[in-house]
Amino acid sequence: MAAAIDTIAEVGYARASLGRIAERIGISRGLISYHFAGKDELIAQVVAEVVDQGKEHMWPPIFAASTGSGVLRAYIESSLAFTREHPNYKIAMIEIARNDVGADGQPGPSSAAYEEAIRNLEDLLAHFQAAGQLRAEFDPRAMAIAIRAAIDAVGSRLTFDRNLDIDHYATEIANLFELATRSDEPDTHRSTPSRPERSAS
Amino acid sequence: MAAAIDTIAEVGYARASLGRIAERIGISRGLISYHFAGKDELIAQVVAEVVDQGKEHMWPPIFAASTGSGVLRAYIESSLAFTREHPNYKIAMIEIARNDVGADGQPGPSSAAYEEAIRNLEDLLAHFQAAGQLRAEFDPRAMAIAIRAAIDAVGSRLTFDRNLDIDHYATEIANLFELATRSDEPDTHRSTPSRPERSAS
Amino acid sequence: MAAAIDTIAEVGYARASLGRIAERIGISRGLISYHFAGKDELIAQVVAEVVDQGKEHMWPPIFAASTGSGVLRAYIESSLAFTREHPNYKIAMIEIARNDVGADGQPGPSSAAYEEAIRNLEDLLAHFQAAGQLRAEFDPRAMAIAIRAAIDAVGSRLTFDRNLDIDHYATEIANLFELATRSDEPDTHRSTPSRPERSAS
Amino acid sequence: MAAAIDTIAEVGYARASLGRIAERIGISRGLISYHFAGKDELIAQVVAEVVDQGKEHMWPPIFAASTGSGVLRAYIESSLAFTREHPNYKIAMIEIARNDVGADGQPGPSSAAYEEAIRNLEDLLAHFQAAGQLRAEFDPRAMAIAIRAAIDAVGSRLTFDRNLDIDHYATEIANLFELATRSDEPDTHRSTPSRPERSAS
DNA sequence: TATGAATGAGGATTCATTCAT
DNA sequence: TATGAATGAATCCTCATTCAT
Repeated sequence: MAAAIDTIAEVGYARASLGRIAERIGISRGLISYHFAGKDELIAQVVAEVVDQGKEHMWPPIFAASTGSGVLRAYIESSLAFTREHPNYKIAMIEIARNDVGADGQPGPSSAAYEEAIRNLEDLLAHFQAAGQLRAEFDPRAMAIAIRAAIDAVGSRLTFDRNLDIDHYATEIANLFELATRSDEPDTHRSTPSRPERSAS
Repeated sequence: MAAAIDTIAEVGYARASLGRIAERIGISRGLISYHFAGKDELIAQVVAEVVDQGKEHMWPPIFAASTGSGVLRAYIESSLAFTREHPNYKIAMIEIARNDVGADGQPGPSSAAYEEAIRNLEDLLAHFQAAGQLRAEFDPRAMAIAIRAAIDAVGSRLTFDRNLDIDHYATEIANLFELATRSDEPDTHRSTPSRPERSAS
Repeated sequence: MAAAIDTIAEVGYARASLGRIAERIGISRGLISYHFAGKDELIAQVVAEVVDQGKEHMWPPIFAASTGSGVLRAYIESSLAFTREHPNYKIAMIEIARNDVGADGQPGPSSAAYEEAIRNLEDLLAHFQAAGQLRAEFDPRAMAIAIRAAIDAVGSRLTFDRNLDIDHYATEIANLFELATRSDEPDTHRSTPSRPERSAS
Repeated sequence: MAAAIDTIAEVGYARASLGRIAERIGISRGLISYHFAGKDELIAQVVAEVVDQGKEHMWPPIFAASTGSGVLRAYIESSLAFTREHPNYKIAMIEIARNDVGADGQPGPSSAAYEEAIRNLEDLLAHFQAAGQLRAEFDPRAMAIAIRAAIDAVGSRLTFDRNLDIDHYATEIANLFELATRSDEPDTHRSTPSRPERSAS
C-alpha cells in the first residue's frame, strides 16, 4: 500500500499500473493480485488507510480548540501539517479522487470520503454559527467547499513544486478564513487575527 | 474539439479514448489522427481554445472594475459565470490538468496554463496591495492559490452534482475573499460587502 | 470465425485463446477484439453461424421425407452428413457446448441451441407417435436425448480418430433407432429396415 | 480428490482451479501441490478412482446376467444407477474427458479410460452376437458408441437439470437398445421387452 | 477528407507451481 | 504435513497510432 501511495503520487493515477507499483518494491505483478482482490480493492484500502490516519492526526488539535475561530484554525493547520509530513498521502488522495471512477461513471470510494469531509466541515461551521462564534451571514456549505479546496490545492501545488512552504501557506489561509468567518463584533476586529486559545498546531 | 471536451467532462479523462470522442460525433477514429498529430496535440489545442475563450469572457468585467475589491469580485464572478455557461469546459480542464502528464512524468500543457493563471492573479493582488486598495498583510501568492482553488472546486462539485447553484456559490466566495483581502480602514468595515463600482457579472 | 472453429476443433476450447486463433490466420490478437466485442461474442457468433448452416443443410431432406421412420432416418443421416462435410463444425460445437459457461456458471449461448435441438427432435418424435407412425410406448424426450447423443458422439470420436467412417456409422445408428422406434405392425417387421420414401442421404 | 470431483462438477473443468478445490475443503493451495505432483496427476488419480468405483459397481449385476439382452440391460441400468448415486462423478468425468488434453493436444488419461470402456462394451456385444443372443447384423462398435453416448448424455443433462429422472431414462434406453439389438426370432417379438433373467438394477 | 482494417504495447487478472517456514 | 507468500506465464481487453483505399 505504501508503494501504491508513492507510485500514484509520483507518476499519477493513470500511470500507476500494478506493474509499476510492484516494480517499486521489487515484487511481481501477481503478488498484488494475490494480496488484494483487485486494483479497486487496493485503492479502496489505500483511501481507508489514509483517511484513518488523517483523522487520527487532525482530531486531537481540533478537539483541543474551544472557540469557533480556534477550531477552524486547528482544522486548517492540522490538515496541512499532516500534508507536510505525508505529502504523498495528500497527492495520492487527490489523484485517486479525480480518477477513481467505476466503469459506469459512478464515483469511487474516495469520493464518498471527500463528500463526508465536506459535510463534516460544513456541520462544524454551522455549529459555531449557531453558537454566535462565527459570522452568521456566510453559507456554511460554500465556505466548507472553499476551505477544503484551499487545503487540497496544496496537493496539486506539491506535484509541481515539492519545495512549497506548507507552514507558511497554512498560516496564510488560516488567517484568510478567520477574517472571512469571524463574527462582526468590534472587539474582535483586528488586522492581525488573534488565536489566544490554543497552542498546538 | 467540442466532442473531446464533452467526452472528457462526461466519462473522465481516463476513459475519454479517441474512439469514444469519435463515436460521439459519428466519425471514425482515424479521422482524429488525421487532423491532429496525436492525442497530446488534440488535448493541447483543447486547452488553448478553452483558455482563450475563458480570457475573452473574463477580461471585460475585470477591466471594467476600478477598485481592488471590485476587480477581485469581477475575477471570481466572471470566472464562475463562464463555468456556469460552459460547465463542461471547466470539468474538462480539471480532468486534463490532473491527468495530462507526459511519459516522463513532466507536467503537460494544461499545467502551464494553470501556473500562468495563478501568477496573473497573484500579480493582480500584489498590484492592488501596493496601491493600498487591498490588505497589505496577506501573501498574494497564497491568496491567489486559495482563490483559484475555490473557483476550480466548482469543477469537481459539478461532477457529482450538476444542479449546483453556481451563482450562489460565486456570491458567497466573492464575499469571502472580499472580507479576507479588504483594507483595514474603518469606513470599509461593513458586514455586507459593498460593490458599488461595477454592474456586470 | 473459420479460424476460431478450426482452432477450437484442433486444440480444444480451453486452449483456443484469441492469440492462437489469430496466429492461425496470421493476424494480431487485437484485431479479433477489433471485430468482435469480446471472446463471448465471437463464440456466440460462431455458434449462430454453425447452427444456421446446420439447419439449412438438414431441413430439406427432413421435409422431403413423409413417414415417421423416414423423417427420423433423414434427421440422423443429414446430421451426420453435415458432420462429415464439416467435421470441425461439429467438434467445435461440442467443445463450446461443454465449456462455454459464464462466470456465474450459467449456461452459455450454445447450451440454448442444444436444448432447442433436443426439444425439436422430441416434438418430431411425439408428432409421429401421435400419428401412429412410430411406436407409442417410448418416451419421446428420452429417445431424443439418446438420438442426439449418438449423433453428437461423432464429434468426440473425431477428436481421437479422424478416419472414422461417418457414413457407415450413420447407417448403423439410423437402423438402430428405426428398430427402436418403429411401430409394432407385423408387416413392418423386417430385419433390414425399409426406407422406401426417400433416396437422398 | 472428492473436493476436486465436486468442484469440477459444479463449476466446470475450466474454472476448477486448485485454489477453488482447496477452498472447498478449507486447505491451502500449496497442500494440493504437496500431495500431488501436479494438477495432471490429481486429475489422473481422480479418473482412476472413479473408473475403479464404477467398475466395482457395474460388474456384479453384469456378471449376474446370463443372456445377451440381460447383460446389456444390466450394463445400461447399473451404469445409470451409479450415475444416480454419484452424479458428480459422472459430471466430473465428462468435464475431464472434454478438457483434459496435454500441452501437445494429445488425449489425457481419461480418454484412454473412455476408449477402454467403448472397447469393452464392443467386445461384450460381439460376444453375444457370436453366441446368437444378439442380432448379428449391427456393427458392435457403432452400437457401443451409441450406447455409451446415451449413458454419458446424462452427465450433460444433469449439468442443466439436476432433477432429471435417471431411473426413468435408464428404463427407456434399456428398452431402446434391447429393441435395437435383440435377435430376430419370432418368439422374442414383443412390444414390451422382457427381462426374465435378472432382478437387480 | 474520411474510413476502417490492422498493429503492438500495456494493463488487470487468474493460475499452477515453488519454496521457506 | 501444512501454510502462505511469491513468481511468471498466459489470457482478455483497451487504446493510440498507422496505413491502404
